[in-house]
Amino acid sequence: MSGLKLNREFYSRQDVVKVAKDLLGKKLCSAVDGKLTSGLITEVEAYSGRNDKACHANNGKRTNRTEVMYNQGGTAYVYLIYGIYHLFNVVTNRSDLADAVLIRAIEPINGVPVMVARRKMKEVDKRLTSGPGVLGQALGFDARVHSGIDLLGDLIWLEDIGSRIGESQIVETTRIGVEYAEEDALKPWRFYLKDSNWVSKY
DNA sequence: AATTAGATGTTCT
DNA sequence: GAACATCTAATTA
Repeated sequence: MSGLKLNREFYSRQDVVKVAKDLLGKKLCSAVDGKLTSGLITEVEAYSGRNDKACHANNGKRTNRTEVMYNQGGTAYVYLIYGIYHLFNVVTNRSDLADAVLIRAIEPINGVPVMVARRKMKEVDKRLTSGPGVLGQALGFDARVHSGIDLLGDLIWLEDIGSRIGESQIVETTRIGVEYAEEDALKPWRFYLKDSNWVSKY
């Protein structure tokens, strides 16, 4: 059950919310350290570079960290949060429009023993990959190494494995941890699969 | 069961 | 210094 790698056109579309919803049910793959690990995307959040105070690159803000968000769609944006966790995002839209989708949770597919070892867990339970911080740990992501790499390459990529997600399976709600964003914190830009056991707890 | 403290790089005040 | 797109272990009740 090998999938088709998502192409530039998929990532380059202008509506980041639409891309975020389309990413549900796709397969996220990592070959970091020569070990294949992957999972089905079950939870995402959209961030827009314009008129969204929750976005690191809102209204053209540029720092060393956010620079890669201005790349073309299909680039990885990985950053360190709380000095500990590496969060993985997919950059969307065309160059200079800094939109991105945060991948918050996956359902494990390949390389489960590797992920368990990276997470320093003894056995599998939903804490393996349910949550943006633990997901980055399970797949071996590192902000200094992986931020800015091309998702059409062979280190980190996404595939369509043919699963079709209907609107009725998607729950739409507010994003987590963005209270500081005032009115933009109310945007219903978090999406997850209603029937999945692998979404972040809240 | 619910709340809190602690881990700590980057960015902003 | 403080806050931050978080998570875990310890503490409280």
